[in-house]
Amino acid sequence: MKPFKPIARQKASEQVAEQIRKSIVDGLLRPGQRLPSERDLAAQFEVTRTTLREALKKLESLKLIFIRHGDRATVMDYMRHGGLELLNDLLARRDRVNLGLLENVMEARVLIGTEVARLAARRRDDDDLLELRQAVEALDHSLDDDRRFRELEFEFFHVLATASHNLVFVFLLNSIRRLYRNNLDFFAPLVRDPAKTAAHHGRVVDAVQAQDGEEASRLARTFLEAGLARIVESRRGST
Amino acid sequence: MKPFKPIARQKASEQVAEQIRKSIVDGLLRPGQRLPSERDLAAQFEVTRTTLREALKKLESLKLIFIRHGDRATVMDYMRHGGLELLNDLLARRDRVNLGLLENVMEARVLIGTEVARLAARRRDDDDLLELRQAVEALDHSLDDDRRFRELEFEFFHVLATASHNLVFVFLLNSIRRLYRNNLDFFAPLVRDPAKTAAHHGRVVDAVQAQDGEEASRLARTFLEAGLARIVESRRGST
DNA sequence: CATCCGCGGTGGTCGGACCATCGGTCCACC
DNA sequence: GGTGGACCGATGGTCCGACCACCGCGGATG
Repeated sequence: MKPFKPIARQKASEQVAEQIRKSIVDGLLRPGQRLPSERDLAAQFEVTRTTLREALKKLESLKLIFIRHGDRATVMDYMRHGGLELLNDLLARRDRVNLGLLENVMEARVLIGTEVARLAARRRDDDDLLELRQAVEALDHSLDDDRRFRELEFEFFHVLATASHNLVFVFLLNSIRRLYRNNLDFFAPLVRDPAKTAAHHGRVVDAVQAQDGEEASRLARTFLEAGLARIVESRRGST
Repeated sequence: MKPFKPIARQKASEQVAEQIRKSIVDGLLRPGQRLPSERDLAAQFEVTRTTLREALKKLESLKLIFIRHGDRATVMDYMRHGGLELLNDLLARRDRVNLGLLENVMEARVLIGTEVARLAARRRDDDDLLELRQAVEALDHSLDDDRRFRELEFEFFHVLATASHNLVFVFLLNSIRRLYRNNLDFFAPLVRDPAKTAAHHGRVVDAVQAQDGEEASRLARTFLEAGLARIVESRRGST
C-alpha cells in the first residue's frame, strides 16, 4: 500500500520538551519539585535559552509544569491538572499500563457516543440531518478501504456530536480522534463488517430524523458496546 | 468577603496571543486563512519576534493555528481540532452563546459523574474507598463555607473518577474543573443544602463500598440531574 | 520587633544575526 | 516536451548577548 512513510523531522525544542515530559510522566520528576533555572537547563541540553524556553512553554500548556516570573518552574501533578492531550504521552510510558488506557478511551467513546445520539435526536435541525446523511453516504463510498472506513466511521460520531449541539462533546471527540488515528489497529475490531456498520449508522440517522432519542441511543450503544467487547477480546487473545 | 482581587499581570506574549485567539474564535480569521509572517506580525504588535513566536506557539498548542517550517502559519478549524481548553475562551466570545455553553458543561458533568460512580463501584480497591471517605469527610467539615463546599463537592467526583480507574474521565474532569471554578456562581444552584449533599455523597460511597454499581450510579444521577435542572431554571429566571 | 531596602537569582523581552525549509522559476539536458 | 537540478526569495527555527521585571530573603533601619 504505502511502503514509504514521510520522515519525521523533529525540532530541537521538541526533543528537549519530550525529554523533560518523559521524566515527569515517568515519575522521575515529582509534583512540587523545582526544575533547574532556564540558563542551567539550556546549558545541559546544549541549546539556547530561546529554544529551551520554547520547550518549557509547551510543557506549561500541557499543565505539566508551572512557570512564574522570578521563580523557577515547578512540576505539577498531572493527575490533578492534566488534560486529555496527555493521554498520547502516557501511552508511550515505560511501564505497560498503556493498552488498558486505550480500553479506557474506547469506554469513554461508548459513553459519549451513546449520549450524543440521544441528544442529537432531540435537538437536531435540518442542516444537522443533511450532514448526517452525507456522513453515512461517505461510509457507503469507502466500504472497500478499511482504514479510511474506520476514520469516516469516527467522523460520523463527530457529526452526531455537532448535531447534539453540545460543544463539550465535540471537543471531547476531537481529543479522542487523535488517539484513535494514532492507534487505528488497536481499534480495528470495532468495525467487523463495513457494509453492516454503514447500514446500522443509517438506522441511527433514521432515529435521529424521527427525533426518537431512546432508539438512536439504543442503536448507538449496541454498536459501540459490541465493538468494545470485540476490542477487549482481541486484546486478551493477542497478549 | 474579598472586596479586592489580585491584579492580573499579563505578559506581552499573552496579550498578543489573546488578540489573535479572539480574532479566530470570533471568526474574523477563518480556517485555512494564512497569517502574516512572524516578522510582519511582530512589527504590527510592536514586539520582538521572540515574543511574537511565543504567542504563536501557544495558539499552536491550542490547535488554533498550524505552523510549518518555511511556510506561514495557517488558521485551523477549532470545531474539528480544538480541545476542551478552548471552552474557556469561547465563553468570552462577543455573541451571547456563552451561557448555553455552561449548561453544556453541566450536562457533560451529569453524564460523566453518573458513569464514574458506576465504574468506581465495580473497580474500586481499598485505597480508593479510603480516599472517598476522606472526600466526604472534607465535605462535612466545610458545611458553612459555601464556595469551599462547592469546590470540595467537585473534588468528590474527581476522587470517584480516580476510583473508576479510567484516566480519560479523570483528565476530563480536570478540564471541567477549570470551567467550574471560573464560574462558580453559575453552578451555585447545584448544591442547595450542603448538609444533605454531604449525606447524599456518603450514600454514594456506601454503594461503592458495596460494589453496587447501579445504585451508586442512580444516586449520583439523581443528585446531578436535580442540580442541572435547578441551574437551567435559575438561568431562565435571571435572564 | 516590625518595616524597609537592596541584592542576587530567575523568568520575560529585546535586537539582530544566521541556519533550515518551502515553493516557485529557470535552465540545461535528454 | 518534460525531467531533473541549481537557484532564489520568503519564512520559520535557532543562536547569541544584553537588559528589564519580578521574587525571596536577609541585612539595615527606625
